[in-house]
Amino acid sequence: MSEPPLRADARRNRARILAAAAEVFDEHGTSASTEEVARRAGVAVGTVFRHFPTKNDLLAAIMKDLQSRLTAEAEALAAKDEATALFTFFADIVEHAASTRTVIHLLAAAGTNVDVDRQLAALGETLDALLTRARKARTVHSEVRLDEVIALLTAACQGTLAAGWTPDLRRRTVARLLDGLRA
Amino acid sequence: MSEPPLRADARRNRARILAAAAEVFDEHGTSASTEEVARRAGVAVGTVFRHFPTKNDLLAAIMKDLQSRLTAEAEALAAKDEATALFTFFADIVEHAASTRTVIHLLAAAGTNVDVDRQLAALGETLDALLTRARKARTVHSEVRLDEVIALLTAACQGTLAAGWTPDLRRRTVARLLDGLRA
DNA sequence: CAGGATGATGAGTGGTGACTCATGTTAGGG
DNA sequence: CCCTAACATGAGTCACCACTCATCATCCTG
Repeated sequence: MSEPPLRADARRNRARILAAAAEVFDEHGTSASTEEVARRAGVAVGTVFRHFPTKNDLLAAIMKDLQSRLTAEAEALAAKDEATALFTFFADIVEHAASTRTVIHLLAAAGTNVDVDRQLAALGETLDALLTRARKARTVHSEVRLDEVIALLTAACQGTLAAGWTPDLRRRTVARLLDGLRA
Repeated sequence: MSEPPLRADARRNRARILAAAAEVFDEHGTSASTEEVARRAGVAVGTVFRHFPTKNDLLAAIMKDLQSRLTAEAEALAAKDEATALFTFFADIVEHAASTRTVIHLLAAAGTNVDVDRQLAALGETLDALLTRARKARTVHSEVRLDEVIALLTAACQGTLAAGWTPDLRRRTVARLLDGLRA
């Protein structure tokens, strides 16, 4: 099950590759080449493929990291104010998506990628928790279901990046969207 | 300005290519290969490139067609019921997008493609007309602006395809979305 | 600090897709 | 019916990209 520990240089390179990949994919989308990731990490292509056998494995690793950060943020928000956490979290993710294409890939790749599906399920649970609390606080429309929230979130993230919304338009649009969810 | 008329066989092939391209791009998205379009049209690749010098030119031709059909539909709806035409049109386009990826490309390619931008502007005018009528009928929230409507529409279309919403989820999600727009 | 194991390298492979062009084919005016 | 301009053909070019592997470098353990 557990692999022998990595050599010091290998551990360093793995970290560099992950950091470089996060940057590159955020800037150019997931279609950016592995070569570009290697260049940014100051490493040869072969090294990237030694650590991540396929490009998809590299993506999955980044997604996992992103998902952890998002879950942590959701819990912090819920601790502050249960009634509005769902709405704040929603708006935050969209803001996040505006600058990092990786979020969109995480949300959009449902069904196309086993690894990503697992991350999505985890994010779904996080949203479910926020939705339940919002329902108890009666701040959300009583008939709104989890899949609708995820659908709207995906849609907003897709839109903000694909159509290049301005910050102002993004905020107004998300406000309209959340209006549809409120009690 | 005006080119000499096409030969009979050239006219026939042009029509076949357009029909095949519409099918192929709807099924596999705009990343489908020109070779696939040629195969489906029963024509050699060279012929496709003779009629449409770049793949983008081919896409633009299809978009123009799509945009005309959508505009016609919008006017038909407005003639029936000015108060609800905006909402019905919105839902119709999303339903359309669920089966034909071309709609998404039309909406999403804003800013990336001059030809497509012209089609989008035309569609924007159509939506503006519907929005104005809905405002007069007071069926839409008074502060909703055109760019928000376009943004929400883009988002819904992106979402329905990218995330593979079921028909049921699609209808519920669009309903929530329209709730945010109503007076 | 020697030597084997682990890791890094980057030219190479195979595959795909947009676009070209020399060659062959046809429409349709005279 | 013939001839030529317009058109069709499809193998070939070029560029890109995911992924491999023989060779070389580095770590680290005894």
